[in-house]
Amino acid sequence: MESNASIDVRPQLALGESGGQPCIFGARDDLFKPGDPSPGLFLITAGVACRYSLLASGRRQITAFLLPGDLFGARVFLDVPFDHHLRSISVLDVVHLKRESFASLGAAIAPLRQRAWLAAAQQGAIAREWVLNIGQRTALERVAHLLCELFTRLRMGGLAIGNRCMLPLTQSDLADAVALTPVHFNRTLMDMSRRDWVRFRRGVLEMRNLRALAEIASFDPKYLDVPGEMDDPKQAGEVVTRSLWRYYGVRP
Amino acid sequence: MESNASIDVRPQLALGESGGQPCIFGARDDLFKPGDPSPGLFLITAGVACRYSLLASGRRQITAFLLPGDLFGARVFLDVPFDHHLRSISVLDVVHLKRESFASLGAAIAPLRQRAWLAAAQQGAIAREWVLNIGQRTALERVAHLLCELFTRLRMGGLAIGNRCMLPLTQSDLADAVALTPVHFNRTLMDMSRRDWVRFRRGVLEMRNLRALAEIASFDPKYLDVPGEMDDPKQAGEVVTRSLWRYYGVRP
DNA sequence: CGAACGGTTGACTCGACTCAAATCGTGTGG
DNA sequence: CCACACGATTTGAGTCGAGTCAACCGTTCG
Repeated sequence: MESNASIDVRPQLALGESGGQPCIFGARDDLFKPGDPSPGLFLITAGVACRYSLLASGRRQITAFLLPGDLFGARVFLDVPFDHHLRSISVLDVVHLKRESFASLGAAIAPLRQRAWLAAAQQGAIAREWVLNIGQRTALERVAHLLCELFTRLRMGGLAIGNRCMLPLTQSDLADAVALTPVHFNRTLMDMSRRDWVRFRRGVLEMRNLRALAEIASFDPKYLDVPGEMDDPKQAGEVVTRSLWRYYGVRP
Repeated sequence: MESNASIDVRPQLALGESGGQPCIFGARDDLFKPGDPSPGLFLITAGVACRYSLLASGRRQITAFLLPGDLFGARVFLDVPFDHHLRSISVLDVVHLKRESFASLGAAIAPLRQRAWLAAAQQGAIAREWVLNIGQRTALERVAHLLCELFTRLRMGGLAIGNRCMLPLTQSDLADAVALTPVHFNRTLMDMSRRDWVRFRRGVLEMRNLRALAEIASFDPKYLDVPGEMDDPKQAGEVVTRSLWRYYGVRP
């Protein structure tokens, strides 16, 4: 079969070298809403964003969290507008490659396009896992599974320090992702805290008993494995640095 | 931006001309299970398949239905094994393009690869919609939404006749897709039947009040729109013919 | 005929939701 | 510096939608 060797696995570099523009969005800012065309590719370098949909009842479902290292906007290649909202949760640093600049890149967009499909494939796998999670698991299992996923993804990106990571989300955000009310999410989290499995305070997640959490959630990280997702250590370090700087408000 | 004009929008032809092999699977046959590598690309020409996952508790969640015209197996391009089960529900006619034959195709796989990403993108959008559906809607809304989706997808593929379509699924299959127990799914379907909104008997779905169903489910088909998904009428006709022949057991 | 499976219905249970209120933390204006 | 406002979190009490368990019906098929 055809080799994947030609795929550039370092989107940071690829987007930067291809003329991507670093830019910043404020917290809780709707970047796109349904009907908006995608203006290009975005790579998150620091912060957290989400995809969400609203129902007439006013209820919100978050359908994806986008973390540092994640790529979004692949719809630009399909000429299909967004069918959901895309919003920053924390302050968000991205690198933006405008669709207008695609033409001038010529054949050089091929690896970027490939990289975007890869990201879309991983996000599709995560969405299917969320269907399973929300559909079949109890509140305790659901919350444990989400925390395992987020922690694992952040760790894969080099964003965990030991069993802790920055996670600038509110309990309401997390509740909307696992389809629980904030009240019941809190009860569930309290339950897990009392068992000393996790601690989640002021945007810092501490996985105090990852084994127990993964066990109860039947968390199997295989669905997160997409080759080419890992960045090289130097890159990852850069992301960590920027993230910490952003989250703490201090340049370390 | 780069034009999509070079993308082959007729996978039937593309797969056939590229040396795809027509083949048939029996009903309720597991084609792949977690850990299996993808042996290539598949296009469904007749019948229904699904993706599903099992939990230790024995509960099953269907995460996708694959209908005639749908493409699967794009993982072959990622070198990532399946993380879920893929199973035929009815008898399934597919065209299979083996991964071994990719090399000999040279640059000719490019449009196929593109087509596979497109299909994956649509399936990702559907998965996100299912997260919303299962997470936030009541049983009645959920069932209505699923039926609207399936009917719309079949109609887009030319597989509906008026307000009816063949849908060779059991209530248990549908229940596993919307994360309801078969018992409660049945109650819900009975409720909708009594209102004369749908009729679903022996694999035939009749949407007797599509407006009411779409209304209660807040069904908006935009998420199904992916350019290049529509086949030309001749192709669609061929699919219809084969599907009917298969479902009815008669060559019309 | 009888087994097996899908579908239908009833009675009861329970997990998560709703409504409501109290607490905590942080930022802000006086 | 303190008083206050606001958002986020925490807890209590009562309700309800969907699950569970169980029985029964109707077809199909060996």
